Amino acid sequence: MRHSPRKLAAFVDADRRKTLEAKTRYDAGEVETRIFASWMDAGYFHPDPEGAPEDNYSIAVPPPNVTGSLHMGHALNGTIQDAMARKRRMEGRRVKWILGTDHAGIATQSVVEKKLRTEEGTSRTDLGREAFVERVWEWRETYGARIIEQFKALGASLDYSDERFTLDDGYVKAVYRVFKQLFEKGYIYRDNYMVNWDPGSHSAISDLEVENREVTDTLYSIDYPVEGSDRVLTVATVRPETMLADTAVAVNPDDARYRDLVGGHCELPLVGRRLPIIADPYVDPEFGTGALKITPGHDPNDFDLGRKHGLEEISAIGPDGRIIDPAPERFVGMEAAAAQEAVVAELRDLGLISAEEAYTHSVPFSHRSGERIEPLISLQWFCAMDELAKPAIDVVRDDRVRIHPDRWKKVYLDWMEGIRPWCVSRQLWWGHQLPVWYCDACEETYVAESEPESCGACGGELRRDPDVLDTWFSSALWPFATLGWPDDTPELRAFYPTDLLSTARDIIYLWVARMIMSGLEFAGDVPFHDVYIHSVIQAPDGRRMSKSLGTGIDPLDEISEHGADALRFGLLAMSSSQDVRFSQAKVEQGRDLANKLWNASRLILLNAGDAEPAPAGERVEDRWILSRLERATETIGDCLDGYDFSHAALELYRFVWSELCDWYLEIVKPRLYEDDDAAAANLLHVLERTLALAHPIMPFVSEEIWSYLPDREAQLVVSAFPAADPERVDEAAEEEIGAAIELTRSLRRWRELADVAPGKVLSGRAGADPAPHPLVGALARFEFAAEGDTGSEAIATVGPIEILPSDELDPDAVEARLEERREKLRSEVERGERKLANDGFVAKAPAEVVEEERAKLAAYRAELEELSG
RNA sequence: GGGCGCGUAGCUCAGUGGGAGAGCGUCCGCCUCACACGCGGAAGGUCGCUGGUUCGAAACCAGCCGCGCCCACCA
Repeated sequence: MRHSPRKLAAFVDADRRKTLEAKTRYDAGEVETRIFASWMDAGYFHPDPEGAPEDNYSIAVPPPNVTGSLHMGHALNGTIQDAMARKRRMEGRRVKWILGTDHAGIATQSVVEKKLRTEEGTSRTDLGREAFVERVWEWRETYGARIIEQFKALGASLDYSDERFTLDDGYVKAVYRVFKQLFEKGYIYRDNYMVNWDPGSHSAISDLEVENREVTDTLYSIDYPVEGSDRVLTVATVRPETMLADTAVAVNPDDARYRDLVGGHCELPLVGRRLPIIADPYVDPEFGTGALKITPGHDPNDFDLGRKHGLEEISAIGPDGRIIDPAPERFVGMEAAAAQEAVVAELRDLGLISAEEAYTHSVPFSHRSGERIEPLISLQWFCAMDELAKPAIDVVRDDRVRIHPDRWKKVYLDWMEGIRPWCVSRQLWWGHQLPVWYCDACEETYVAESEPESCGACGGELRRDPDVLDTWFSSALWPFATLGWPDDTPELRAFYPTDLLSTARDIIYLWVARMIMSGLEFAGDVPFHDVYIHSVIQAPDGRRMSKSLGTGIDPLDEISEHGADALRFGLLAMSSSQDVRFSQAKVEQGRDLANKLWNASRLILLNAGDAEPAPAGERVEDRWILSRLERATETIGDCLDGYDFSHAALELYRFVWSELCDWYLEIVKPRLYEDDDAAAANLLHVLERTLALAHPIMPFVSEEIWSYLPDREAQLVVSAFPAADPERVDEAAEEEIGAAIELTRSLRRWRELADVAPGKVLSGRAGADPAPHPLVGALARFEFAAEGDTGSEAIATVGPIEILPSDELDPDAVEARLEERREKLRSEVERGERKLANDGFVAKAPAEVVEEERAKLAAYRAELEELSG
């Protein structure tokens, strides 16, 4: 800096001044670790549990899996929640952002099993249950905290001093209490029912953990001989091996082809079983032959049909995917795929396969293991959902729980209204083992929160159910179990219901819906007032971001390269709709903004002298920036409150970059150099407010700069977020400076087009009315002729300014510039005339619009007149 | 089969009834004493297609085309 420095600012000591002078670039890496440590040391993120919920603010973080590490979705959601938590904290609420992790049953068990297999060549069955679970706990101790450290790198203001885990003692207590109460209400029951069997994890899974994929199979047509006739019923199937468990053939009751056969029987080839021929409207007579083989043991639809018609349920395929006993002995023990080949071969030999064709259809696969689901009948625990769903539907319907964006409300309601029983038992070892004991002697069942001594009925020995609960059963209790429920804790009283749940759309059913149901049933209130469904960040090419596709981008790489503030800004700025592509450019924009703030602050702080921050509207430009700051304050505050994060971020950028730096700093700089205290005070005030506005989005850089400001009572993280105050808008100042900015732009453009050499000053004469603002001269590098100079003829006008002839102007360039302007004016005049000649427009458009159009036309005509004359 | 989202400048996206915008990229000019992660200027778009409503449509309505996602029991 070449201008002579002012006296040392009272609030910047010599060392810090050197830092400011030396660092022309903001160094995020150095700042972020230091600042985060200062927040942690001060304990700002742990609120005492005081007061009523409405005075507090709480968010329960969607608990990451202990297998997890931070991915882009976590980074976005973490940023969103943190922005809200920080804003509310700055508004004076006691903010608790509840931290914890999820044991993630199948996912974690799979990871540890894989580790055992690859590193030790052993398996969970080798170890046995107790030892295996011990190993999973060890694994969790080693790797479970990784993602929490990563949240810190992002700047997340979670309550790190109070971390929960879904398998902690207190949490387990909550899970057992809920299970027992649901059992006692009769909602939880045990039943032999069709389930989605996942051969990969050797467990039943819920409907929601199934994903359908398009698969091309062979569709076999098989002839079943009709008893007492030489006719056959031809049925079609992509899984011929399931015929071994067929117990009927169904046709449509209105199907004339088969009406006479209904009530009769046909013979199941290879097995010899007599199959009743039944009629049901479910059968589509248009599809295939109109005859449908019914396999209640291995097809969900057939299962329903079977129960409806009281058909026999036969299982021919076991949980290990092999053919089992009731099937003919020669098939028993075969893998299903091998059995399929064998069955087809035998049928072919018998001449019973009448057609084979390729058939593409959707097939269920396990979301977790990726293996094809084997539908089979199994003895499992279920939870009836209808009664639980009713109040959960009501609270969303009447907005006691608001879902944003609101289109997800319909998605939620549609699903809830068609809700089906939930299979809650899993044949795993890692999780909450069912609190269920059986007496083998008298077949009594006990559900209890702690293990009963012996059978109350016969005194016999009890055997605990080996299954564990679906991981989502415990997740469903997250907002209150983390606060100490079922005990009546101060935390529960202070922070339940929570305020916000921010999450991804793919777990609206799995998690959000179940939390609402369980919150209402057990904690006596909604679990949260607002649900925000955030964007899904796709890879830059529009594909899914995933490790296996190689399309993943690691948020930690972005943080180490550009800073957490940059990533936070970028993610918020890009997250405008349901799906958005990751934009490296937005992250860089965030990095640039942090740097811009840093450098603007250097300019201000190094030249502010002893000034104290104060909104000193001494000159019109000072009042202008205060007014513009007020607009930004309103917009950013409203956007954040309305969960419109991309506009909040982009508005911050626009205000800081365009208005504060490009215009106000350039305007006020000369005064700053001349030790103008009013200018310095105003700048400090604007800077202070701007940092506070930025803090929820970019907490690190704002906190760092804040530390250089005078008279701070506290760190920014616990200082006030600016409240909007429409009184601070100054329309007159906005108009005056707005006009000066427009004029400056026109002059700069004119210079450029008229080919005025850089560094040369253009000169001209100011018209009297309206007089150009004095600032224009400096901003546009334009020199106004002396008062008395009326001698030369103007060669052009730019607004109220007459350009005078000068050696600096290339005459050809000037003429080209003038002709371009005339051309523009002619088209504008033509457009205005055409519009005003339209009677419909003049008659029906609002008077103001018509008047505006007339005024514009008049102005364009006048300028054209002048330039042509 | 039903539903949702998206289709606007080379790229990523704003813009919900009155003259097409931003960031990045490109081109021109600048190391101007906060910042080259910078400053000034410019070029660049029949707003997916076809109809309709309206004085006026990128925006509202209908239909189509394309991309993505969700739900659904047609063997």
